[in-house]
Amino acid sequence: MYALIDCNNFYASCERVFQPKLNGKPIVVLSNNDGMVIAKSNEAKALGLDLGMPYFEIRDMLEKHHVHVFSSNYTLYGDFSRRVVETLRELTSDIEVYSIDECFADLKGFQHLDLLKYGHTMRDTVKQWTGIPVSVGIAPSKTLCKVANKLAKKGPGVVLLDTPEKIDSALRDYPIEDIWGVGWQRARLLRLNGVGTALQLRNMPDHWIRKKMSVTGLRMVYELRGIPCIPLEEHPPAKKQIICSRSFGHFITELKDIEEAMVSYATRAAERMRQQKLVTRDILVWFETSRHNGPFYCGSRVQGLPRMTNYTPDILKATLSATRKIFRKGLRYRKGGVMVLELVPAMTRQFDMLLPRNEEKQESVMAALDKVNRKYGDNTLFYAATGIRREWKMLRQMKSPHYTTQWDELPLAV
DNA sequence: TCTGGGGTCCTAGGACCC
DNA sequence: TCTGGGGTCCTAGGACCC
Repeated sequence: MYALIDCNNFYASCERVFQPKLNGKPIVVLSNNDGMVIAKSNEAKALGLDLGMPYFEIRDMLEKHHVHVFSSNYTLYGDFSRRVVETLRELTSDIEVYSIDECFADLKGFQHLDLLKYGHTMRDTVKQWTGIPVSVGIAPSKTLCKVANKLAKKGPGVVLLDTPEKIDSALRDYPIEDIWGVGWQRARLLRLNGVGTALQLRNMPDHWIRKKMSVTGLRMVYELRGIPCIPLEEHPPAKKQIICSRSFGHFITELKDIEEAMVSYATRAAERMRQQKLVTRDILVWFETSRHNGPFYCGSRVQGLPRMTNYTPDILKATLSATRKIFRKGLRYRKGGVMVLELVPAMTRQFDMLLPRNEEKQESVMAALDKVNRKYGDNTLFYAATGIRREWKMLRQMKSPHYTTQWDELPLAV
C-alpha cells in the first residue's frame, strides 16, 4: 500500500501560518510579476476565482470582495515544504518527494497497523508541527492514492481504499478529467468514445488503451486496477535538463536588453548545474512575442559548446551568440529563457581525443576504451564530441576520425 | 541502378505533471 | 499595458547503415 500526502492549498496555507487572522478569508497568490493567479484558498474558489486568471482582469473583483492578494514567495514555500517532508520522515522512512506540496510514502512496513488511523496520525502531526493542513489518500497504487487523496480533500481528510468494493465505489462517480495522467486531450478522446468515469476507463480493453494512449495510458489503467506500475522513487534521478525562464513583465525591443535578460538566466542555470554537479554540452536559448496580440514569433536556437562544461563564462559566450542569431529587430518580446540539455555528471571525465587520420592513435585509444568497457561491462557510457549528442553503449565500431570520449566513473545500476 | 528488409540514432512534436 | 516556471516521457518519421 502507498500513501499520498498532499498539502491543502499549499501556497495560501503557507501565507496563513504567520497570519492566523486570514483563516476563513479568501486568499490568492500571484505568479512572477503578479501576472496571474497560481494558488487560491477555498474561500477564493467559492468566489469563482481559479488558477490562470490574469490579475489585470480580476483586480476590481478582488478588491470588491476583500480578497487578500500575495505575490509569490518561493523561498517561504520551499522552507515550509522542507518542514513538512522532515515531519513525514519522522513517521515513515520510504518517502518520495513528488513536488513542492506532495509526498508519496510506501507503507509496506505498516500492513499490520490500522492504516486509516495511521493516516490520521500523519495528518495531525504535520498540522501540529508545521501549521500546514494536509490530506492523505491510501491505496494499492499511486494513481489510486491520487483518487483517494482527492476524495479526502472533500471532507474526511483521510481516505483509505483497501478493498475492491471501496475502490469500485470510489471510481464509479470519479470523472476521467480528475485522473492522474488524463489531461484535456485524453479526456476529450475518452469522452468521444463514451468513457466518462474512472470505472469505465478501468474496464476498457488493454489493446484499445495501448493503441490510443500509448504505454503510459496502459500503465495508468493498470494502476487503476490496483496493480502498481509506477514505483516509488526515493532517490530522485539526476536532472536531464535545467530551465531558467521568465516573463519580462514588460515588452523588450532592444537587443542589449534581451542580452541582459538571457545572460542573467544563463548565469542562474549554470549555478544550478554546478550545485547538482552536472555539466552540459548544449544550451537552448529562446524568446518570444505575446501570443495574445499580433503575430506570434518565437526564436530559439540550440548552441553547442566546445566542451562539456558548467563554467559560467563559456555558457555566457554561447548564450550571447545564440541570442544574436535569433533576435529580430522591430518585435516586442515578452518572455524568454535558457535551457541546458544533455546533462551528465560532472565527474564524467575527458578521456582522449582521436586525431584525424591518425590510425595509430585511434588504435591505442580504442584499446583503452575496450579496457574500460571490460571493467564496467555493457553499461559503460561514452559521449562523442561532435555532432552526436546521445549516449550509447561503447561499441568497437565507433571509429570516427574526430571524437572525444568520456564516461561516467561510477558503475551504473542495471 | 534497382530491389528490399532490418536495425540504430536523432529530431520534432505531443501529451502529461505540479 | 498586464496572461507562470518548471519538468518528464513517448511516438512517428527521416537519415543512414549493412
